[in-house]
Amino acid sequence: MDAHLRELRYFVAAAEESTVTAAAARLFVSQPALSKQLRALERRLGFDLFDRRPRGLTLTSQGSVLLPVAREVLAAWDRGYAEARAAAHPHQLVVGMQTAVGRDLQRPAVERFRATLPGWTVSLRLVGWDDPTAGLADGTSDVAFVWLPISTDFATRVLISEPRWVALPAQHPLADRAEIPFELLLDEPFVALPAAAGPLRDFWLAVDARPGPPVVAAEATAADEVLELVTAGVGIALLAEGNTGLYQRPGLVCRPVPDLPPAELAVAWRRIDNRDAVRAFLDSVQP
Amino acid sequence: MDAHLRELRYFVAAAEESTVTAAAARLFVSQPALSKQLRALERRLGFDLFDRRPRGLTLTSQGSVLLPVAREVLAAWDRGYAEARAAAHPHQLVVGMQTAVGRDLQRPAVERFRATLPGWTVSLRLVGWDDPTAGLADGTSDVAFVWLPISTDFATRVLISEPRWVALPAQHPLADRAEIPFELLLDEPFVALPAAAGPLRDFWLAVDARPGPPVVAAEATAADEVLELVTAGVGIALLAEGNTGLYQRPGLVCRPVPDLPPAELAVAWRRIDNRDAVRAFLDSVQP
DNA sequence: GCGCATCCATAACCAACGGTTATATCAGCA
DNA sequence: TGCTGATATAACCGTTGGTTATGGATGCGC
Repeated sequence: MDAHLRELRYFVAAAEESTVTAAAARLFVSQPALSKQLRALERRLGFDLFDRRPRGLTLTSQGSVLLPVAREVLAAWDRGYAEARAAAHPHQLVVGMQTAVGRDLQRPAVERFRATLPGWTVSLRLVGWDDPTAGLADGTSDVAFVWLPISTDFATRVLISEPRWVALPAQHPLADRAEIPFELLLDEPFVALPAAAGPLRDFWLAVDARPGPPVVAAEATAADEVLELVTAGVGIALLAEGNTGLYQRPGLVCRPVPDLPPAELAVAWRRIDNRDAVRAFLDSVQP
Repeated sequence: MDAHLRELRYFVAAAEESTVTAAAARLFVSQPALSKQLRALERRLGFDLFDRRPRGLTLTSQGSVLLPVAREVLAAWDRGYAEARAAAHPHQLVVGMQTAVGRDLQRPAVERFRATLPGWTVSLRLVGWDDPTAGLADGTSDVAFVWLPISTDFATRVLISEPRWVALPAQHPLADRAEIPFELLLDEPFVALPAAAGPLRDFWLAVDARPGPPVVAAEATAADEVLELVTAGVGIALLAEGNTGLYQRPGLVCRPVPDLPPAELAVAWRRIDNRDAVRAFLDSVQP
């Protein structure tokens, strides 16, 4: 009986969340899809993995035997796949970035890294916000500059903490103010990150600072897209102070939102990845 | 990037056979299917696993990194799956059998086993000839009575060595003879085991004793089926001497074929499986 | 004890996948 | 030059994996 590794991820997620619904949300698939997949897996395995109880799932005895196996299989595969990919470009370190980092962090880091490990090259990889790990999760990058929060599968070191600002179309009624308390933005339509961005989406919608759910007017997977939509008047968006200068354009104004907790930019790496090159790069990054 | 475990088996088989065609034959799929699967896997992985050369395949550097990983993943899964299945029926040993063993081997073995391990139960599983390992390969049995030859993944101990006979319809021109040299059967149509039986099919067609390829009139996956077809005059079939008594029926005669090497009945188990219960059962089996 | 909320399963549908057979292509070799 | 042995492509088809919409069972609050 062969399974798809995806099915094993589904199984592990369901076991960890202990409800199908929660696991489906975490995996970004619909609840019926996950339900069907788990049923089909159990049918093909020939035994049940879960007892379905009114308040969620509990593992059967076979399920608890198979769970560590599934974890082991997935870990072995993820590690091996990353290794194989690295074999294509030996002595190359891939640095993932969610947005143009700017702030003169990345340039000196690369310089110091190359001085430390002269045989190595550094490749920069710019990814959309649909991958909040900037390629760390799927192994397409080795280290990454990311905005927090990020999955705890990755280790991080905070580099910069910046106040959050809001980007508005120039003709917006609030555009005249020098700064804008978040309270005034509660009912504004927002341009949000895609659902795949996970907790990061909520962070840039400032969900924690709201009494109710946000109004999402549109979704965008890259910075330019966001600002385009804001300029067009579709919605407004939060951004980090340091990015306000980077993304200036006519018809767009940025204003501080003083009462929101700051955004944190961090360097992140896979917790289990302790290669010298990764360590060397981390040492090269200075706040 | 998630793969199907089946794809990893395909990859390993192709790497071991070093041609797609040979691997496809070993896997019992068509050559284009395997070719497409390997191509698709490479496309999704983002790198090539093989260099295609006129005389077959060679591994790329990434391929050679991934090969041991694939083996490790498959081994971990196979082991874990078997463990989980065993968890459903703790203290139960599943004995696979290709045909009714008879010969009073299995009954005393089970008795001795139950005397040795009183807490255990033994479950007998009869499988068709489309699985020449009688369930050992897919973990649905723990030990098995099988006819040799069998894959070297399994350890075996020969129990009985018996001359091969031939089963003929009663009205067959050769049915009068007391014994029939194989030479006289060379051009006869045979009822064969299915292709999935692998080397065992060849053994019961006595391919080694032929100058050319056999004539296969039909395929059958169980003993009753074979004898039905023989009685109906569709073809003839070889069988072990000890089975001639077991399968007597009107319209069917069995005659020795003196010049064929004997058939060997063995007890087999997974080489890596050294559980006490397995060992105890093996000790209980006496030739 | 009766709605009600919560969670899982099923239905109906659709795109993508994995297999088949038949055929094209390509390198090496007599 | 044409044959052989290998892989890739084409056309086709049943199955799988996803979606949305809906049904059904089980605790819980009032």
